[in-house]
Amino acid sequence: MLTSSQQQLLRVIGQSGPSSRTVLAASMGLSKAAMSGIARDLISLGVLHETETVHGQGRPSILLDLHPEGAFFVGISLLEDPAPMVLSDFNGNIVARRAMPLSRDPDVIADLISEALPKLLARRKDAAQKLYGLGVALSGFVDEKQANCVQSTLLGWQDVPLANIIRRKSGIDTFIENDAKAVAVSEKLFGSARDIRNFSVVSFDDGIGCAHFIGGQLYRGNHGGAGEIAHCTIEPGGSPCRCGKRGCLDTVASLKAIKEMAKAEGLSCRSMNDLETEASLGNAAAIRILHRAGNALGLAIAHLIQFNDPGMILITHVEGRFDGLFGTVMRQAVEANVLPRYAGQTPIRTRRVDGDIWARGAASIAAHNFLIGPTPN
Amino acid sequence: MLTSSQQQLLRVIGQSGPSSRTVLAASMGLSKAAMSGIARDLISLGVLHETETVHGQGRPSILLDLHPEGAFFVGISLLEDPAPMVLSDFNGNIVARRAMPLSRDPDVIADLISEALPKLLARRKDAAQKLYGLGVALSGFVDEKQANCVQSTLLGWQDVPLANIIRRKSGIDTFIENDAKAVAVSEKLFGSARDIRNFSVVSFDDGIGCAHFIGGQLYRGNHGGAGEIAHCTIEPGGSPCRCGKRGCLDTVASLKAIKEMAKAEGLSCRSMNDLETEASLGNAAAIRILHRAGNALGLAIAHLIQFNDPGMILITHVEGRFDGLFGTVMRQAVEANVLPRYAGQTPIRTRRVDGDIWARGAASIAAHNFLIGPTPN
DNA sequence: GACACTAAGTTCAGAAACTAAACAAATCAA
DNA sequence: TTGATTTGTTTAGTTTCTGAACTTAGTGTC
Repeated sequence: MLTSSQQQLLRVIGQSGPSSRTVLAASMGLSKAAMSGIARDLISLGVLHETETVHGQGRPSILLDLHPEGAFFVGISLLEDPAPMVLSDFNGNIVARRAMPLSRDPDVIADLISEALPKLLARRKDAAQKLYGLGVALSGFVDEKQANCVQSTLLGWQDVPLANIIRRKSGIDTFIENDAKAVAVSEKLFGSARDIRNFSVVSFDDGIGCAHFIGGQLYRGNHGGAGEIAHCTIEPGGSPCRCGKRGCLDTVASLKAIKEMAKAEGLSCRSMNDLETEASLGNAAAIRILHRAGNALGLAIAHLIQFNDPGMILITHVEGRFDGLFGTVMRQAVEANVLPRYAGQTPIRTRRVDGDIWARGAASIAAHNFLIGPTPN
Repeated sequence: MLTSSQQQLLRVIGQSGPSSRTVLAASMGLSKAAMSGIARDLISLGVLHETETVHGQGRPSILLDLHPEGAFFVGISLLEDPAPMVLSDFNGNIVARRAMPLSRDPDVIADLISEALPKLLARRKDAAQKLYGLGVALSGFVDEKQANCVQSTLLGWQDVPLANIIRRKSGIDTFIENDAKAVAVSEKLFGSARDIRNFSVVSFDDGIGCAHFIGGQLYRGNHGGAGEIAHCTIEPGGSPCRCGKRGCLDTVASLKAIKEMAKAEGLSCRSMNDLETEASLGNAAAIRILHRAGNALGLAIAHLIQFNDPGMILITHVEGRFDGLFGTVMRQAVEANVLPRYAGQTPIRTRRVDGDIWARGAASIAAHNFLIGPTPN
């Protein structure tokens, strides 16, 4: 295990990117002497390496960065069948990829992982020695130790100690996490939120997920439920939701809800793309659906801004569309429902991501535990 | 200034109450030897003292606690005229009280404080020597250094470096904070939220304020705006608000709004008490108003729970009432609008507080900076 | 090209903070 | 009275960090 200073250094580099020893020393509140020693140790461990030399006045500075091949992590997504499985390096790059069948039995999952691991690692023999962790992303609630699945409707689980089961069978340090929270961690470590201390990620998909980073750390909430915006009441007295109440954001603005509303209106749209096209051609039903959905998502995001004042909101989506009517209405609804003083002050970025997003997020959970240690909420 | 270990010790005692050296050592992850030394230093500084001896098996343990007279803080509220001014000991008890005229000129405020200080301290000569900080609570936005007032509608300010002005004229370490955030800090340090890491305080008054503690720390938000639930849209398309948009929580559920709605309905109610009495006698207008307001506040709190999953919500009020129709409807609305799985999982406490609440909160801001240091958001 | 100037990074002695282990102290239980 | 038990202190040694001097590798100027 690394010392706390070493972890802190990795975290700072992870957040601010490649930096010189002098800069790092200053930003960690340490002397140059202490920095020198800590960097030396991490370089000889193969975790850090010297990259560019930057010329200014005086002796040039040498930037230190995480060594891409200094540590490897495995990430598995239990959101799809077959379940994607990736091998990620220290920069979040995917260096190998496989899939394994999905099961609902935790022991079977652990066995399948143990079988698949050697094949995943086969091409990268160095990775096997530097494999420092395994992460699993799933739909459901996870406890604060990132070890037990408290509840998962999708998998039909209740209090399943999945991490320990996998750890025992595979021999690798394992952590599990909720899907949206895993994506947020991945954006914090490797994505566009690296240098932002407070932000929220909204994952727009068949369901709507959300997770918060606060003070540079993932905030899980007291029952692991922080960020569950899908079931906030956005249309009081609206349509019934599978959760048991009415008017949840999920019933109006999720991709699944949008598709179902389109079907109910007799539209033959297979994708959001089709629906946007219909709307742009003037189809009233399509326009109505997209308007209602965009408005609902915008209102929820406005609440998020009013309640938490994040530095950024990042919306990730695989097959959504934010450049049409839906996105426009959503942005307008946000601006119309935050304090006028704050309108336009919170950047809202949308990002199209590939299907690896969940497995990549899972891997970043393992990397996060290696880099920073467990989250203390 | 105290070392980080000393600060950590004070913080732990502040959170868990009086404890023995051995227990403290364990909970801070230090050896008994280190603990012994740190405690010795703080006792000789007069900040800690030995209280009870607890007998079990083996040598009895001696509990350490903050010395009530080990440090004193001044708190001033700029929310009322005259402005209340209190002297608080290390346990949050108010040991002296004065008032000073309110001004909108920062320099005048600093002069008034400097003049009033000796009189406040006159009766407690020991306090003058152990006065470690001064806090100011105001309505408006404050920067993350708790030094500058970014904006205050009530005071008509824009970027006023109030803390430094007061510090220069009075010679005392000064910090300013938003009113609701100051109350939250006071509840965390001295009130009913001492041992809760994640909670939100809602202050119900003429306006509605709110502040979050996350991970044991005050979360200020990226622009200092975290917790501004008063202006979240709770009735889309509802009544215009002074902020410029429509349907804000503030227009429906604040004490001021409730009184105004009562007046508009021709009711001669002077207080919430009167209105609740009217409602209990069957007055339809009173019932309608309280229902609407309770429902709105409940929905906002439900959103808060869905978004942030806090461990407690504490509603403070000076002249509100939560034991009648308003409170009942509010609680019902909360339960009806959170995920059924979470219903009843988040304790909602209401607490009637005295008029000292803001000045006490201001003093606790100073105590917080002494105990824990600046908040790093 | 020689020289001063600048800033990065290293070295080393010493300070500060912590640990481990032995020990002294204070009580209970038999 | 004796042993068990647990708290808190002492002491010696380790780890981690700082301060100051120093080396290194450049740039700018004459």
